Amino acid sequence: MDEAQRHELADLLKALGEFNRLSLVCELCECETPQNAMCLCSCCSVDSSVVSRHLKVLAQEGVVQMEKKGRERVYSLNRNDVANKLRLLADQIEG
Amino acid sequence: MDEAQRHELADLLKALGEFNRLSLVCELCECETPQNAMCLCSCCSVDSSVVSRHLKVLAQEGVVQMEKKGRERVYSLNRNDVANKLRLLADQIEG
DNA sequence: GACATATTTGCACAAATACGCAAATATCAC
DNA sequence: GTGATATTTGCGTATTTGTGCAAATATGTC
Repeated sequence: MDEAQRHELADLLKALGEFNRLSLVCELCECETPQNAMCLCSCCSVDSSVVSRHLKVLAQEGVVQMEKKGRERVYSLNRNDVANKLRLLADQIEG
Repeated sequence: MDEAQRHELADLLKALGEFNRLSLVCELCECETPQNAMCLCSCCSVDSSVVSRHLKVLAQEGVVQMEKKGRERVYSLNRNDVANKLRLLADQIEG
């Protein structure tokens, strides 16, 4: 793994490595359909602006995908992408 | 996954989600035998005190294991533990 | 248009974090 | 013991980060 890939992976892990963000991801895990921020807000007791920022970070790192839906913006997990990246790291670590 | 487990997992991901720490882990990936801090130091251009602190974080999170060896302390990856935790998260995310 | 709802953004602030340097500590070799 | 090597710790600092609040923006309904 070269330096650029390591940087990218570290950014992904950092995005997942914050409690409220991980809680958002776990919440989205349970959802079959994309959810808006207000709904996701319920899983972590922070201001909606904070949720908005966390979701932005997760979107930047490709963890979640955003879709405009009227006045809402609904988010869904990029399940395969994230899972594959985690498994790739797991494989490399296990050697 | 309950709140305590989420906290623990977030801490692990945070430990892995810093570039220099991830570099240390990747360096240890390549090593068959446990390595001391001086050797690991070469993979990330920071002070040895910084490497020491990073290794301490990784040890606290169970990523690496430390063993005293004379005046050195040698570190090795807890390969299976870390890999399994990452795969568990991957599985949950993939649903 | 007015109003409500959903989300983002600007701002300030406190806490966490990564860092380098120097000193302290530990352990080896002599 | 002295000196060399490996590591940790204390301290100061600059940066990042998570947060809440209020204002701004966007889009729906009436």
